[in-house]
Amino acid sequence: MERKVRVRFAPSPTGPLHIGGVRTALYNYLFAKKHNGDFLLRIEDTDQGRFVPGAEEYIIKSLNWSGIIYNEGVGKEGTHAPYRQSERKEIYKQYADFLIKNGKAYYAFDSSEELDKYRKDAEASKQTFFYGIASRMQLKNSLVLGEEESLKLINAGTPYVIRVLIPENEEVTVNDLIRGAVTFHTSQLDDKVLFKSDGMPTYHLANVVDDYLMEISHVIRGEEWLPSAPLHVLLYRYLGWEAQMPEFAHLPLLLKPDGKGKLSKRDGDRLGFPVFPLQWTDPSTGEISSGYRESGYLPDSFVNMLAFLGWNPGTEQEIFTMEELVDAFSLEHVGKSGSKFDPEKTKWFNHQYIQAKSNETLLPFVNELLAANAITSEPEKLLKIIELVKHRIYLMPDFVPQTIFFFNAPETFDEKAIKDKWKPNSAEFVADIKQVISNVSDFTAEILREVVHKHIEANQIPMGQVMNALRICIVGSGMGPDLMEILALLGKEEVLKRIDFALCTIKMQ
RNA sequence: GGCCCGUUCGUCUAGCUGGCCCAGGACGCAUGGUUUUCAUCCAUGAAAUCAGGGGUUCGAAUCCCCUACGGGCUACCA
Repeated sequence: MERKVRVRFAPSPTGPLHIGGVRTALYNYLFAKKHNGDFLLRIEDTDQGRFVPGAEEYIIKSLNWSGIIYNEGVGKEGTHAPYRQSERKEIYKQYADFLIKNGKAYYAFDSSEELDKYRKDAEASKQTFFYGIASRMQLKNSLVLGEEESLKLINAGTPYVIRVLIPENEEVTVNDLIRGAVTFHTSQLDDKVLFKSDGMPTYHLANVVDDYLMEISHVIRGEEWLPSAPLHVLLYRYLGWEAQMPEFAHLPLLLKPDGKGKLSKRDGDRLGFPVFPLQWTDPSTGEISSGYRESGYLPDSFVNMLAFLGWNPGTEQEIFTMEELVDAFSLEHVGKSGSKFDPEKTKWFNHQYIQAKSNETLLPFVNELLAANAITSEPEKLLKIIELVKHRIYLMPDFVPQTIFFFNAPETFDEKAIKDKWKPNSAEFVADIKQVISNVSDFTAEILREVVHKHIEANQIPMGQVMNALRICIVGSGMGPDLMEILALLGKEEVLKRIDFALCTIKMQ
């Protein structure tokens, strides 16, 4: 069967896209690219009540940042436009009507209040209300009212919905690319609403119609859709599209790092890691949720990490570029069980990526970070500093504490460092070193190293102690890269100044 | 409650057609080494009786059944 691969990511703009959604988009993208197919973005905004301003824009921005680029869809109108379901409103009604005409759907007039009451009553007696085979003949719909009566009600302006007529006593099998054949009995399916009283289709109808019209070949979506997959299969059948029905793949869910349940927005706040690709400000409450980008993750590391949540290449390679992911991706290697999200490993991925980046690539980011701390620097110097510290960085903002002492002289000195490393004769050692250093004219790391080592050897003083003490004076604490490199970068004048300041300040502390 | 899906180190997972697995890799953790410090890096190690119990088989993490546990769905939400 030579069918062109066309997949879609179809979020609804009810809020920011969380990482589970990004992963779904990613798998769709990888699958499409792998098979030289199309990847489309469709916005499923059929629920007007839940529409959140800015969400659609956020989704698009997030995908762009992640490098998950769709080649057809909202904002990139192709041959199947429009791609926003609210703009395709007129399309759906005719299919609902078609189903009614063919006896596969019917009008229902029960109000939400009435249905709520049925549900409550059922719950009270520990049962579940089910609009379907067993109950539909006792309810208010065209099945019991008859066509004539129903049309009269509709013409009189009575609100109505259209529901599918689930067939009795049948088995419906969904062939899932990840789970194999999954069979449902129609007695377990209810007569889902296909068309709402506000004139909009529900997900089920819109989804099937659009996937058919847009010639989607594979539906790759979250596992939460598996229970409604038989309904979708039935719909393809009823609409006469069974031959064009896409293949299904239901992805396992992303779970909370601790405890149980699927990952939610709350977990991020609670455990201190972002659940959204980009920072998001809730338009109604003003509440801000952190994003991977703003927290200092690189997009390719973010994508690499996401790819590995539920998929593996079957080899021991873990670091993949997007191109390599495309090449290695296959649905067969997607796991069946949900994955707990691991913030620690996410950091590790980022660390790997930062180390692999060239200093030039990192430069603009570091520049921006430092600018936010009122520091400006010549690129040449900054490039050297980046080279010195980048292997110590896990998140981009780490660059600030790791580089700030190159620009700002310490004003205070880390108490713990002094307690551990500052000995009674440290001041004397440092003063001697200062003397030695001040005579160096070619202030490079190599020369300094040579001179200092020579001095230490000649005077038989403990190297560790001297270096530690000097570091405290220069950096203000016991951390940082090679001291001689730091000295060279700071320059003689600054170094001598810092030593003088440290010597009199530490004495007073 | 009903239906469906799942269950290998703390976590992500390899293991797909049974023997090469008294289970491999990675994160994290521990120890040691490198280093003038903190990190990095390197090495080593602890860590899963393959959810439990029954089968099938010469042989099962791998096949079958049951149980337990976890998850999803059960809206005029997607």
